[in-house]
Order: sequence, then C-alpha cells, then structure tokens
Amino acid sequence: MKHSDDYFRRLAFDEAPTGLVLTENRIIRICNRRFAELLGYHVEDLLNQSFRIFYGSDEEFESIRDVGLSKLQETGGYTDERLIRHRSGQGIWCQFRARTLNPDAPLERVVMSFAPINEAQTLRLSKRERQVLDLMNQRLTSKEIARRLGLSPRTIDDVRGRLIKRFGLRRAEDLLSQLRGASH
Amino acid sequence: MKHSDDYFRRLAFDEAPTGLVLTENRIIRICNRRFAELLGYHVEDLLNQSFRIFYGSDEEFESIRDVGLSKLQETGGYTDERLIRHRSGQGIWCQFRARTLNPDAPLERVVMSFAPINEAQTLRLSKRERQVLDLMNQRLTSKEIARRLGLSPRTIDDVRGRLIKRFGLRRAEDLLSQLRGASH
DNA sequence: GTTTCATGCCGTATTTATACGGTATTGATA
DNA sequence: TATCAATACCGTATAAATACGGCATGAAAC
Repeated sequence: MKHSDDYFRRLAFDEAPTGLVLTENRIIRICNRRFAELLGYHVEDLLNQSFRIFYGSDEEFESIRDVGLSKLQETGGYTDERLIRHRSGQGIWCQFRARTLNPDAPLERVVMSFAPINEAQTLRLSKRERQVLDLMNQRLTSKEIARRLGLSPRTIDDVRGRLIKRFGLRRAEDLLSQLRGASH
Repeated sequence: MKHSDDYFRRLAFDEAPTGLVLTENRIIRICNRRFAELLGYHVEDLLNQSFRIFYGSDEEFESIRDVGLSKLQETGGYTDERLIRHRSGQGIWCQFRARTLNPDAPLERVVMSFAPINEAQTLRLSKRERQVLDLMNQRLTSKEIARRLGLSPRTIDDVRGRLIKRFGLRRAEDLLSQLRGASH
C-alpha cells in the first residue's frame, strides 16, 4: 500500500518521541499526542487553548513570556531545561527547544519541543568524551587527537580507558560502532 | 485568516526545532527540514531513500540496526547520544530518540528525533539540582526537601547557594520563575 | 625485527559536585 | 518580640572527572 506524504507526516508528527506544539501568540494551534500526554491532556483539549492554562496566575504567565525572548530574536532559536507540571501534579524535567518562524515578531509563531530528561540514562557522555569520540570517528590516533585538543596523548588514553571500563568493552572503537547515528 | 489543522501540522513538523524522520524498514518515508539540514541534504533528496546512504559500508549499516532494538521491543522507545556526520564531514553529537509504532515489528515503522547537544549551554542542571528545584516548586522548605531526599537541611542550602551564585540571582526562587515551562 | 598504537596498571594532582557542621544576618510572620 | 526560612560565610570530607607521568604487553604495520 502506498501512502501520501501527508499521511506519513501526520503519523510522524503525532507519534514523534518528543512533545511538539505550534503556537500563535501563545495560543496552541496544533500539538501532538506526546505533548498532550506530558501534561495529562488529550490533543483535542488543547487545540486553540492559550498556554495560560498551564500557569497558576496571570503574572506567572506574563513573566515567563520574556524568558529566552532575546535569544529568539537574535538567533531564531532558544533552548533550556525546564520543569513542566503534569496535570496530576508531578513535575517533569524537560529539554525544551523553541524556534520562531519570524524573529522580528518572535511569539507570532513558535514551534516548541519538549523531551523528558532521562535521569537513568545508561549512556551519558561528558564533553571531553564526546570530543575524543568525534576525533576517533575520524580515524585519528590518540597522538593526533591529543595534538588537536592540546592535551597529552596520555590523557586521551585515560578517556579511552574510562569509556572501556564504564561500558564494559574490549576496545574503545566498539563504542563508536554503537554511536554512529549517521555517517558516511 | 483561519488555517486547517493540516496546515499547522505541516508547519510544526517542517519547522520543528529537532530533526524528525519516519522510516519503514529503514527507508525514509518523511523527514523535516531540520533533519535534512543536520545531514547536509534537502528533504527531497532523502524521501524514499534507505538509511544505508548515511553509512560507509553494508556491515556498519547492518550492525547499527540492532543497537537499542531490544529496548524498542520492550518499551516501544529508545534514546541515547549519538554522533551523526554532516555531509561536509563535520561530526554532530545528537540526543537521539526513537519510537516504534509496532513493538512486535520494531523496525516496521519508527519515528526518530535528532536534537543537537548544546555544549555551550548556559543552563545545565545536575540531577540533584533538578530534584531540589522540583521540590522547591512544590513550595517545600529546605527542611522539608531534606527530609524527602534523606539529606541534611544544610545540604539543600548548599544546592540553593550554588544555584544563586552560578546564575547570579538574589534568591533561588528567581530561577524557578524562569524554569516553569508549564505548571498549574 | 622494530616501530607504532591501544590497552592495562602503577602513581600524583587539580577541580567540581556533593554532603555536612557551625554561626550570623535579614526579613517575614506568627 | 520571638521564631523560622533563606541567605552568607567559615570550615571539612569524599567521589568523580580531568590531566599527566612512567612502564609493560600484545598486535598490527612497515
């Protein structure tokens, strides 16, 4: 069976692993299932509702508006970690991302994504570990990586050793073959 | 001007702040602009292409398939940090999330999201900081928070003090008013 | 066969987050 | 006015990540 682009787009949007919502001047125009779930609603409950319903007071609703506004104007995007509250009262920490469709009128149309922060994540890499793995992925040796990062080759071996121990591998290379999400 | 749900859904999907892609047995059926951009392509280049094009060899393409497969079967979802490679050769670390539409045939239909990890993020909270802020958000005092977490009240004050210093605030409360993404 | 690379094990040092103690001050509130 | 909450500043202690050094081994490359 062959499906249309629209069919697949609708599927992808609704079943996306992150909460997605588009607002016009803080009014929800569309959101997906995951977003509604995160807050304890159904999608139909939220369409054409103001974001005001998520806040306890007008003041709170007003003051939150300006958080990240300048970033939206300058770069078109904004991201932080924030605490949303499920209808049941439970707090949920989310990686929050916003993108404005018009930086000159930042709140006119905004697409936001909310992804729960997974505390119990097995795979958590530090900045240094990501740097080293990136360069390992480019087939550089420890010595070359060290030069690039201005460190001792010994330190790169430390990072490799740490990864090997932490993830129970034989070679640091083995981690890369799990992490290459897309590469040529 | 009044627009249809489909219009808004299309806008939200295409302009989402995270890369989104739906695959059927690892064939791309739909993806958004951000996803194509992350890899250096245009959306039209990618439609109905196999994910194979992102990998250097058949072996790599095959071996990556099984990463997270069991998690997809068990829970319907999988997330990790992975390194994607832009067409230009630049490596980009992404927070990767996958959700299968059918856990019994995990790869039949999968929606994936790719969000670049922002190394230079100003706001980075530790697990403990998130726990304390969550409970502060519930109007608990340091003493009450300490009891909940099985810690000394003194330690909660430490966390508050750290946040105040790090973010240049007068009161730890001030951070919360910036982080309440949605609460009642 | 010698060099190179990755790994493994020995050590030291610094920084940061966490956790705790005491004490003092301010501001709200009972 | 007395109490409590939050803050500020003094201290100590541990654990983990980072960074570096030396040295030994095994495997692959030249």
